[in-house]
Amino acid sequence: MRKKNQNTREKIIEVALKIFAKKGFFKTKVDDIAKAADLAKGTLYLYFKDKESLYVTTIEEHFKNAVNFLSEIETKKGSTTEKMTDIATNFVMHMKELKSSYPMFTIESMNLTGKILRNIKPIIISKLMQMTKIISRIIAEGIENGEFRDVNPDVAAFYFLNTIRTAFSGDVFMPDIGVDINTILKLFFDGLKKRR
Amino acid sequence: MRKKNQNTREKIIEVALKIFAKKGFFKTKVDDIAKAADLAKGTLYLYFKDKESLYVTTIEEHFKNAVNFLSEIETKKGSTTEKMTDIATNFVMHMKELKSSYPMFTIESMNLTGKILRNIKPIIISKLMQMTKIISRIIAEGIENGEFRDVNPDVAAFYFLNTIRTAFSGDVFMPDIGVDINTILKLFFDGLKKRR
Amino acid sequence: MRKKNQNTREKIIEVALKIFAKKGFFKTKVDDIAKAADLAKGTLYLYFKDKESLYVTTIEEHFKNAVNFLSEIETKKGSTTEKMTDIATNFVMHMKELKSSYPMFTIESMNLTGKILRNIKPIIISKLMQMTKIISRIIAEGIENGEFRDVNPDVAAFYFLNTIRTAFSGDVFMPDIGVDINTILKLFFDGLKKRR
Amino acid sequence: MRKKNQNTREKIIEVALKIFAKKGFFKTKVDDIAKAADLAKGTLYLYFKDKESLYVTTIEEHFKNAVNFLSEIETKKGSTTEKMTDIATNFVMHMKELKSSYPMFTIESMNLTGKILRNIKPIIISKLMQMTKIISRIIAEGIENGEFRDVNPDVAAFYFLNTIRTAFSGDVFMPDIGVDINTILKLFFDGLKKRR
DNA sequence: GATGAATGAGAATTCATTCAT
DNA sequence: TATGAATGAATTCTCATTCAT
Repeated sequence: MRKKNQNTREKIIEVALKIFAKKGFFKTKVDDIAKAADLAKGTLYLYFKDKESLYVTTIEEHFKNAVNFLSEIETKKGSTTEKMTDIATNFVMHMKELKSSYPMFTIESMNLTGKILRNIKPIIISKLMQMTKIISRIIAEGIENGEFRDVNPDVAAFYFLNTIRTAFSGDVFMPDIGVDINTILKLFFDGLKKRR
Repeated sequence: MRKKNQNTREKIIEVALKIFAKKGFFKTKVDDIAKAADLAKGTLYLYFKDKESLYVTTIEEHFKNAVNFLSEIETKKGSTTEKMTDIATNFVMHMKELKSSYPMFTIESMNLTGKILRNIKPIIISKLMQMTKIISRIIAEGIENGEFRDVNPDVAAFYFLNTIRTAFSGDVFMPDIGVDINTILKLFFDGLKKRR
Repeated sequence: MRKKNQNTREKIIEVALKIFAKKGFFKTKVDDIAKAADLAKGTLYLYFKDKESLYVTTIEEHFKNAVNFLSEIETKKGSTTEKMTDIATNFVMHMKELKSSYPMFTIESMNLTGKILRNIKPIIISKLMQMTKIISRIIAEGIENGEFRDVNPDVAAFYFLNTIRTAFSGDVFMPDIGVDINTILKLFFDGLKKRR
Repeated sequence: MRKKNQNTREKIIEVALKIFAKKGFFKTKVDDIAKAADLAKGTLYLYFKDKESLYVTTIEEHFKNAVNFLSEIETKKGSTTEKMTDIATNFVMHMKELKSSYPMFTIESMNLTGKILRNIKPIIISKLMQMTKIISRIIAEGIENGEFRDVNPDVAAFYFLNTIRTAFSGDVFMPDIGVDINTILKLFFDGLKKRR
């Protein structure tokens, strides 16, 4: 499928990401995407087998970007805490742009039945695992250099991703509470309990 | 609508909750619910105006149960940490039974457009706020009695709910990582950072 | 079917006439009639085989009343013109009460297909014929006594019924034009053309 | 909605007119129209928002034709009586082709409740008013040139339209009586009463 | 490659009718 | 007789997908 006009293909994915993120898989009509991409409906089918396949590609691309970003951060200088703060800030920013925590939320709609999400599940799991693993390495580094306690770095990494999501969804859905990324990160790093 | 045979009504809600939780709003067919409840399709419409209204009722009932449970815990004896552990354990258990973090996840599909979710959003927000507030009082109690640090109890409560969800979704979707509720709770209570 | 509780039966017909007249056959729900008659839906089916049969009975009753009224007028004293004015005035009054020219209008929805109206057609035709015939005799009387021109009395009678309907529908649907029964009757009696 | 293939659109309207006229709004199934137009059901929805909207369009088109025809007649040469006879003859002919006095009859099903006919009512009233007004001008002309008596031309025009309908419905529904357009027109022009 | 009109399977909803109580 | 909960056939409408141009 990676043929034909590469620009058109990218345009479709770009536009599809926004719309899928905003409206979800079912409420998004193929025609919505076609119109937003300034193409005829039929044209999408020259680039993607069907709606589901477009959805999957869209998610894959999005995760690819996230993984790339994480890899970059990993190799940067700075304290581990700084790196993680960087990641969190950046991810929340992206979610706000997209007005959706889209791919992360997707993980939980994954237990949907039907052909569609049966195919997506392994893809998302694998991508999420990649992300988790990079963050896990960062955390392991933090444990080694004495910044962090000696915890299971994989679990902490997964929890970290959900912490980021919490910051986003709190901000968007419960603005009255005053959730923001720094407050949440402080809870993540320092914990709720008083230290003796 | 609260008329006719109350048992039938309850049966429908019970069955609908399971199916909606499993398949989501769109993949769930009215007929699926009817069949599972051993009723004709048309019967559902004697009790609920439409599919959406059944969905909303289902979510409301579910939240009502959650709020009731929290209220019970709030008045129990025991340390604040124990209460919160109780809550987390119980919620994860329920999610596993349902094979879905359903109501919590719903908050994020809320930015869907369309009449349907426009109506649901305020309902969920309000229910989630109720839950947050109860937990917030518990946390405030913990701050007062010196168990917890002096944090914004509302934010901590919201974060706590998401922490619970993390435990569930990690267990279900990324079993290889070894996420479990106790590990996650330890991170929540103690934080990632080393104490000096 | 003329058994069971005669009062209940009559109550149903009375109520059904009003609702059918107002909303037509299709928009009228069996439940509307049941509720208006203060009965359970199922009860109607003890008195009438089905909705259609209730409809037919309703129309028959209505025509029966009309025919009775015409017969009464026929035997009264007075000029033929007076009798006809009486009829017109009375019919328009009834139509306004009912807010519908119901049975007369029905004649034209009669070419509807389907089991329902296949059965009704001959009934209405026959009832309408009865009405036409009575009026025809009145007109024949008028011809004989020199009040009216020597026209086909059947045709004039049928035209007269439609003239009455015109007065009603003009009044109701085009009030700005100023149609009223007397103006229309004058046209009916005197014609449009100038007399030489 | 006036886009896509204009021929298809016209085909649908043409076919829909016939079927709606024959069976009425409720007995007409969308699928009937689709099949008669040799199209798939879904195709109709590319051209019309819903069944009701197709119905309204159909009626509008039909009235438009009638108004056009009247306008043509209005400007023709000839006595006023001739013009009106022309109109009557032509309209009856069309009704017979359609086997329905459809649009005129519609005015009386207008007191139906429900969204559907609420929308149609003003449209029909307005179209019927247009027709009435043209005929009214013709009649006024007849009054001026001494052919007609000095009557309210609007009322006479409305009555004239109903006179035409009478000729049609008498012919179709009560063939035994011997109603025909010329007999009825003679009654309309000369009136029932003997002239002294 | 691109188009967009046409398709038709699939879903929600309605409501006349039945029947156990 | 009377009830009204339950039924399910029938109908409208949607939209992913196809295909002739």
